Amino acid sequence: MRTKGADQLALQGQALLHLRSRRASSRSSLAQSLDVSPSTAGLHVDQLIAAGFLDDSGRDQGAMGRPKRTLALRPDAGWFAGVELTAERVQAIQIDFSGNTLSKHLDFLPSNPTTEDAINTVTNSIKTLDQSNKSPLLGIGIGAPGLVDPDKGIALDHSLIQDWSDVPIVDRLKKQFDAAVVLENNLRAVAIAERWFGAGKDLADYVIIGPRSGFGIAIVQNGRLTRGAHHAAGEIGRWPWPLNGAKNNETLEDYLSAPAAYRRLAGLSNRGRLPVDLHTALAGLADTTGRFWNRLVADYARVLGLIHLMLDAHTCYLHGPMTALGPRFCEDVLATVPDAFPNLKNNSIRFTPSTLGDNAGALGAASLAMESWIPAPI
Amino acid sequence: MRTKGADQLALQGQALLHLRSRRASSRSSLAQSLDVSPSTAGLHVDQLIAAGFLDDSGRDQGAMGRPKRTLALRPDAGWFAGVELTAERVQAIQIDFSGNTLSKHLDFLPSNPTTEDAINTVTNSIKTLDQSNKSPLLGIGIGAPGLVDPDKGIALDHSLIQDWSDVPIVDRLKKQFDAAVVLENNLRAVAIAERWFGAGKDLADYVIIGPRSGFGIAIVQNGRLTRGAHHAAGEIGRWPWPLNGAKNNETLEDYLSAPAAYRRLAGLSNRGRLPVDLHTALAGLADTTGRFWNRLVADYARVLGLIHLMLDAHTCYLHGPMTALGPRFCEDVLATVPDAFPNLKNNSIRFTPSTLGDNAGALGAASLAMESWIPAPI
DNA sequence: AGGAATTAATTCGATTTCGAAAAATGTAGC
DNA sequence: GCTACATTTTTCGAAATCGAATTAATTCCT
Repeated sequence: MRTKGADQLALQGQALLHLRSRRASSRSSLAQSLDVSPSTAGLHVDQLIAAGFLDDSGRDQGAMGRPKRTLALRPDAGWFAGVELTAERVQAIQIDFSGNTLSKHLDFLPSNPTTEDAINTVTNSIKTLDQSNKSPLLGIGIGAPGLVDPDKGIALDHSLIQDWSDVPIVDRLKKQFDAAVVLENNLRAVAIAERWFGAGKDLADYVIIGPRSGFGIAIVQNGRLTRGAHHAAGEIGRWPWPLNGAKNNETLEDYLSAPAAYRRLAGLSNRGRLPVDLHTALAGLADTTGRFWNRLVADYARVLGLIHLMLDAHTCYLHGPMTALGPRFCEDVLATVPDAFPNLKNNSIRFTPSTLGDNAGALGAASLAMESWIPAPI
Repeated sequence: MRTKGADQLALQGQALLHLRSRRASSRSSLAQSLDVSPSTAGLHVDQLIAAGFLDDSGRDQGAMGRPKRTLALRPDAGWFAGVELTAERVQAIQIDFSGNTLSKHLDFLPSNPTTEDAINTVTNSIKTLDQSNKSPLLGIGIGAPGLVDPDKGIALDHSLIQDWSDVPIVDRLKKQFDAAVVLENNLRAVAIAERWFGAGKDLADYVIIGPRSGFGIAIVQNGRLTRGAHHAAGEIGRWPWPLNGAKNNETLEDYLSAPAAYRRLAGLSNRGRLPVDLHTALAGLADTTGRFWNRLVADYARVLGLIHLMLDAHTCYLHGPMTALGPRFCEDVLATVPDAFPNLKNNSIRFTPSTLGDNAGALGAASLAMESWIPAPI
């Protein structure tokens, strides 16, 4: 056969993406979803089966009529690597062709890490994932902290890794691995994980609130990530705090980041010593009541209300260590919103801890690799 | 010829849109821009010429080679109506097929208007525009205040017009006119006007700040309007103000709307009498200096900084009566941003009065009609 | 003036997609 | 078992698009 055109391959990629998200699908329902004729859908499905990506052995008998030949992705067709890099650690995940998690890997960076430390650890973690699999590596997704330029594949800036500035991380990894490499900001990668594996599956407009050592949000509007003109959308951790009359250049993340929240709940000072495992430490404070808890909740309620009025998201998902505080935290925050926003009907606001765990960033990075992959020309 | 398929007509519509935005274009450059082959582009251009929408008589000789046959829209092929409705008045504009303004019309609503008042005035204003033209009316765009559902063509809610709730304004107008009707929120229509006729021509990420009797922003990200999950994105006029510790449920629009700004600059109380022509009155205060001016500027700077960190827009455009304060207002606001955001490099923020005048809403509504129009099947 | 170089537009056979009809594969009722 | 019906899948001629080659229109160079 002649080499196939780019359009056809993109269509086949779309078909595979659709099959990953929907339970059971057939040639006819695929045709409807992708807005192509039944004949075209059938043709491409046959090609994907011949290429080993799909299996149509399943049957789905509806109420009447000829049963569907249900299409299933063949998990062994290949796998994707997802890596989330932060200044502290590297989390890697391996998902198979149908999106199931195969294995995970966790590595820690040395304190005050250099750019080479970071890249080497990322490289090694992918190699570790590779050892456990026979099928081919199809793509690598990287979630990196700070500002990133996904189009150019360059990590632009992050203060907590030495010399982490204009790092051409995609090119560096392409030299090491025979696979496509995609890059995204780690919190925005979480937003993609929420789309594929979380509760935000069918949402077009949602927000990820991801307090960690800093405080940022990832915004999805019209089903697409909002990046902004300089890749810096969602950097509200740099809002002054309190919003009117901040002292000493203090910002929102000095009050609402995960370490700050821990110190406030534990009654420690700004310089108070942090526990090694912030997640567990916060979990220990989950059932707190009293002044400290209420003040933190009130601050979060204020931010949530401001975000809601600005963006009108369907749901805001809380991610990261703060989820250790349990669902009560989000419930209390929601209940407190009307205190600061009296004229706001809070029944349209949703704020809930993500059901995805600590791997959301790595999982999202892998999802991005999965999203951007298309079959190779024959 | 057989009736043409929807895809072809959409492609021809896209071609016309592209020709409206670019100066001179040829079959070959159109093929590149629309990502189709030269032969397909040529075919459709020929059809559009035959249908009377295009003219290829122009020539454009480059440095070398065969000269381009430049394509120009035929202004007489039809026209679009754009209407901006507010609780006070109805502004209508007529643009020809190539996007040039042909005529304008202004009508005032009675005080405390009803929904029927509003719809009748809109209808009459379009009929008035119609009288001055021989070519066919191709589409109508409506910019309506408050929440609107563009997909269903329903104006959902606005407090300043009696019974303005779930108004099926698109259906109402379709019964009166033989043309397609599109609906959008009026401030979001302004954002579209900025794309077609303003400085934001090539921007994918920008924000319209439109203080009027209320205070809202229109957000464009990835080249698309951000509407939110309930059509309520950008409603930051309902932010409490001051942001921490607002008294008496006061909101941002109580301080930063156009009437509020006038009162503050003029040293009047919250109930101070408003001038009939707010625009002119504000223009008279343009060269003010002193405490009142500085406080207003500081408040705007705070809002601008918060928007900037959240959305990372390339540019924020000021629209509406506040532009009467002149470019100095925006300049002063920009210069004041670092006072509240010390760690923010203000060289990446842009804030400038729109070059579009008072008709921006109507012009944007007409642009929306223009954007959504496609040739009729043959 | 004439030929080489350059860019635009068109031609035409091959490829891809469409769309309606036909075939396939089941259930429901008698 | 047989017929009617419902639904999915495949078939096949028509329509649309592509892509490489050809033709067209101009400038540059000698």
